[in-house]
Amino acid sequence: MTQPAVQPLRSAVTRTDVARYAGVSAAVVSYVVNSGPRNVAPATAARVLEAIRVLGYRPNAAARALKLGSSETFGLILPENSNPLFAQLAHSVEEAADRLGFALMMANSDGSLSKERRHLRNFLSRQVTAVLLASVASEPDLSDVISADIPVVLLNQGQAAPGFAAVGVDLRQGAQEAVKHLIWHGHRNIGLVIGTNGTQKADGRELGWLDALATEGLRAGPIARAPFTREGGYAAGKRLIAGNERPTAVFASSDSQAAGLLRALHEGGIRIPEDIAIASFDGSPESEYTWPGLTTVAQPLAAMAAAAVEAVTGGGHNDNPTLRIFPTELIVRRSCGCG
Amino acid sequence: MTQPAVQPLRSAVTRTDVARYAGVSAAVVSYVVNSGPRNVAPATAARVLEAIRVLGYRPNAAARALKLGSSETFGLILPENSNPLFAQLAHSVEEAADRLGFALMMANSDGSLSKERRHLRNFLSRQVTAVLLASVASEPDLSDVISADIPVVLLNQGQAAPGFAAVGVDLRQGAQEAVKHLIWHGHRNIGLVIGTNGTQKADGRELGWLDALATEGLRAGPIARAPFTREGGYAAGKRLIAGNERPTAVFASSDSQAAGLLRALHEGGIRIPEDIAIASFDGSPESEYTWPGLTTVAQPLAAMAAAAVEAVTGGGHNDNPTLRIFPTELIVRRSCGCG
DNA sequence: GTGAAAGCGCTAACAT
DNA sequence: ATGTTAGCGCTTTCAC
Repeated sequence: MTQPAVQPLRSAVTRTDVARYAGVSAAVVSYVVNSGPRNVAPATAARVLEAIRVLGYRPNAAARALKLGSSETFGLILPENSNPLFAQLAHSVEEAADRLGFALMMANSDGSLSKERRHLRNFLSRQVTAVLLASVASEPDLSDVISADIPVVLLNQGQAAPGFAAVGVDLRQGAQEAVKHLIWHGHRNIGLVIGTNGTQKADGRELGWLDALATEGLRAGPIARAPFTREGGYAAGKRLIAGNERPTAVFASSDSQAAGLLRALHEGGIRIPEDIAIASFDGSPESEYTWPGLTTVAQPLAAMAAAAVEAVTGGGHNDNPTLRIFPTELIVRRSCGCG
Repeated sequence: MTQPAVQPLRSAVTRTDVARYAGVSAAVVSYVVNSGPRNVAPATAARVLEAIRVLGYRPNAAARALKLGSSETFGLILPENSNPLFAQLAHSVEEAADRLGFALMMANSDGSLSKERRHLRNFLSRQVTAVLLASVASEPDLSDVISADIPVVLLNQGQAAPGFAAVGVDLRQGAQEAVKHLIWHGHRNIGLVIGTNGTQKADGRELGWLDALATEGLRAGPIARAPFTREGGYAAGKRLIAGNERPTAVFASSDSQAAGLLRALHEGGIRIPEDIAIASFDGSPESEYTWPGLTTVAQPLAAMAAAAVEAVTGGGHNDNPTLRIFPTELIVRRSCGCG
């Protein structure tokens, strides 16, 4: 620490320093750093590169962002990054963004719409190139975004909000497949643990559950509504086993709920899958490590993240906003009675 | 979409627009927006605020960052954000940052030192105000950071790298407490599942395990070294039960490892805690939802995150870098034989 | 209490 | 192939 006490926080060495050191103009440094838009003689370029190395020059991203009107940063808003599914999604998004040289700003809405909007606004003022939003609401209010004319893509939505790109899976179809599998195991009384999406419209997973039941002429089993969390699933499980027509199988709308459900059943001395079979939704990593392992409808998060990033970088935004629906895959483990 | 095809991405309305609309100078708008450094007449301020509202003005953070030399953004580098512990940590950091009006850039090193350094450099060029680093290595190479003279704080480190602030817990002490608890249950042959930290130096948790054993005059049980993940714990568990002196209790260096261990034991038909008791480290949310619930050494992540952010904002960085060690708390559940 | 203006570091159009 | 230069939107000093 031989430096004077108060040091400007910005990196001391600027493009001008590099230019001087290399004996060229500032523009040439730009050309070299950005590999364009003009090209420079190899020898000159080499001198510049050397200067950059020696001086330890790093371009100032803030200046670049100001000039370009874009920070080459994505803003990711999640309900809750520590939820295993969203954590996985965040990881995939970070990877996809990184591959394109974008940084990722992350914020949690914690299930609050107002927090979501606050973060949205914050991101906009920070000149993020695009916003990736896993909204709390199924039809988020995006007026702020619209006025800023910034690309947005909705993550993990069964359907698009009008005028916006979205990626998601077919919740209904995936759920239906899982429930059909439970029926195939011989179950007639199949309950549902379903998350609350803050909307009047039924969740696709609830619809898929109903579809499967209807197809087989079964009547709906008991429903427990609770948050998409382990805690929610635990509470739902307690209610389900206290009810007077205990189901022999349960479909849970998230792996986290299923983990909570599992705990409730274990505590009640109920055997899985012998007494109650379980299937759930998400295909998060934890589903492989519960006991027993969860039969679950897996979402292809990495592909979805890549598509989201592509939707938002790949040229004309909002011109023809697309809804990309990805196929789910039923992963069969022991909780349903297989194996 | 009636606008021309190519629209500058930046928000159309700038401080100048606001100034014009409010009939004041640009400077006054700044004063109002930042509540300083000069004060303005209430009536004028009201006019400016009104203009801001009507025009939908949002300050351009890139310009601000350029001018100020700071983006009011923290860079957080994690080995792996979808690991439950780090996910929790990220959440706490995001919250703490948000409280101070800072945004959070997040990146994963995926256990790779070179990736860690790449992200570090990237963050620096992006003028982050500070870097919060949960390093892969126990003594990370921070020369880049040093030359940029930017505040850094090491997260989740048992000890500080010389000259840098750090927050962490006393791994050794926490582990010792957990193992003592296992001994108290009557166990004499206590195994260890320990993560690899890419260092010659023994992990504090290994030392704590040894301490507890030594105190009671017990010899070391079998050791299985594996990554700090569920997969790692699973593999370690398989090895442990295949070994010829199977322990009656195991201490795992992370909850994730314990989750994997649990699965391996369940698959082997081994009862927990009757046949093998388990205790682990971290106190992540998942520890409450395994079966049986994990007895674990909890880290106070929220407090640690707040301290990290404080260390990095609270004035003089690097002048007297502090190592803040937080106390752990043994949370007793069923996996150790309690309850 | 308010305004004018310099300049943060960079990009790219326009000179040469 | 390289140099010159005008801003990007903002903060803040200095004048009034």
